[in-house]
Amino acid sequence: MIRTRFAPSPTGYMHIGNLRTALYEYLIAKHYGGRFILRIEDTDQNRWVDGSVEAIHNTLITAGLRYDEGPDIGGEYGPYVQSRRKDIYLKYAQELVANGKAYYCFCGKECLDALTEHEKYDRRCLNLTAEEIQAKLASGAPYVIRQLIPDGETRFLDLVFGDITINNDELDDQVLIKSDGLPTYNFANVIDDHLMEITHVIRGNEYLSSTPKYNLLYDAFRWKIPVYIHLPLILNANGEKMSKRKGDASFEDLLAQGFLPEAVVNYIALLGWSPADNNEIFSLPELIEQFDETRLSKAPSAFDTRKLTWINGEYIKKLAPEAFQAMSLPVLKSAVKTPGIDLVSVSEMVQTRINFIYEIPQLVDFIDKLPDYGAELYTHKKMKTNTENSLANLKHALTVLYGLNLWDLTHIHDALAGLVESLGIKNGQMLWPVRTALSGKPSSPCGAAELCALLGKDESLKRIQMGIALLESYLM
RNA sequence: GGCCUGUUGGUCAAGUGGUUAAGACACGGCCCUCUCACGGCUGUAACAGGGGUUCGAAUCCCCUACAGGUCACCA
Repeated sequence: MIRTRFAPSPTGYMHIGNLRTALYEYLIAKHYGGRFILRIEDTDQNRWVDGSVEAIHNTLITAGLRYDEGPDIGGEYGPYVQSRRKDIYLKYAQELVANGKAYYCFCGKECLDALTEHEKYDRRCLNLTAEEIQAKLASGAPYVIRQLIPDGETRFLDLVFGDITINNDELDDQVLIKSDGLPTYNFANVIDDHLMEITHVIRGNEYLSSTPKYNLLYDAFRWKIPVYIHLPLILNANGEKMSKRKGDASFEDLLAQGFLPEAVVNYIALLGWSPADNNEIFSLPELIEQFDETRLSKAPSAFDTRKLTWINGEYIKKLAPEAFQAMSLPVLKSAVKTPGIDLVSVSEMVQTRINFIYEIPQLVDFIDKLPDYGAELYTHKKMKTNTENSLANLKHALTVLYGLNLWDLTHIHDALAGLVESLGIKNGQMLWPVRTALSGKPSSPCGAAELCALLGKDESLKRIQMGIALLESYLM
């Protein structure tokens, strides 16, 4: 059974890189029928931000990444918050001390400060006798527990980056238990991953260099080393690491900007991973099915809002009409106050024309109020229209539409088509002026006949008359 | 600075010794069309640089450059 875990610290900000890490952890677990676990790493009390556990929960759920075990839902490997596991870690550190693989260190700030910048700890406390240690412990002197790093080299295999070997000289005797009694991140991480039977450790590339430290710990305990999968970074559009400080968007920010959660998840799945075929639009179940950890890439990738925007548009377009209405109707209701407008059909018109829901109002603003527009709008080279023939054709349209008793799309359409035929003109020469008079805009979400049907007979005729008046005064 | 890692069009990316070096976004053009979109077709554009190895290198090796990560009682 594959078990993966998402282990954020509660610092209050879920950036896109974190979310993608969680996504991949979720996908790998689910692809193989395994379990996805949420664990909060709060061994640094100073960095705790209130409410961040809720924020993490909400983000994961909104993104569709339902975890199987976690702080709020429990599980058989709990607790899932490290501060509540405090007692566990000390015991394991002491076990290492008893085996000669770790030692107490009483060095305070002053003796550590004596070390120059890139110098390793000089192991002076390793020489303490058992009596000296007992005495210091009994006196209540603050201490840490350090792991004694053996000579030699440490080698590990990462599924993405391959075989990596480093010389143990590079490593300091790492602190396992801090003087406040809490474990360091690295130590707690190894203990918990082991105890929670995590099989695949999936995390950001920034942990690649510290992986040997983890393995040295697994070795000291003679525990099975998990499969490592390190993920390349996600950069912002300037090629820099994303951060809140630089104004880069978090998942929540993106949702606030109008991106759909499914679209964001879909997009970030593609940042650092590619499917075997050329498809790019995936639902979460499809991602679960197709995700393959061997197709992860090593190179960092830049977050491209334009592509996300395209994906968002794709999601909007493929929404069933009813699902789209659930989003569009509330917006339309507040954007269109004119009574009697068929908002469901407006919703349909607008669906293929937007990438964001918030773009709807500007597309339909002409319904309530005909915008002020200039006569030059009637001149369109490709439609072969100018102010003169527009005026003439508008007059014809007015007459025919005025006489139309049945005001529905079919009849309006037929009436205008008949007019085009009897006048022997091109479609656009009739339809462009009518469309223009009705919308007052260079573009509209539908054509002339649909606009007539939408606005109703009275309003349509009124707007055509206004167009005629505008052109007459312009040509005078 | 030491160590580790990375580098295919503007962006995401396929590619694992022989390809006309895919595809997507963006951008341009054409078609469809009463506008704008949608849809369809199409164009511009890439193997960081230099040495090897090989009949043959984007793919293997070395050097250089650039970028990132890491060297905490942070995670």
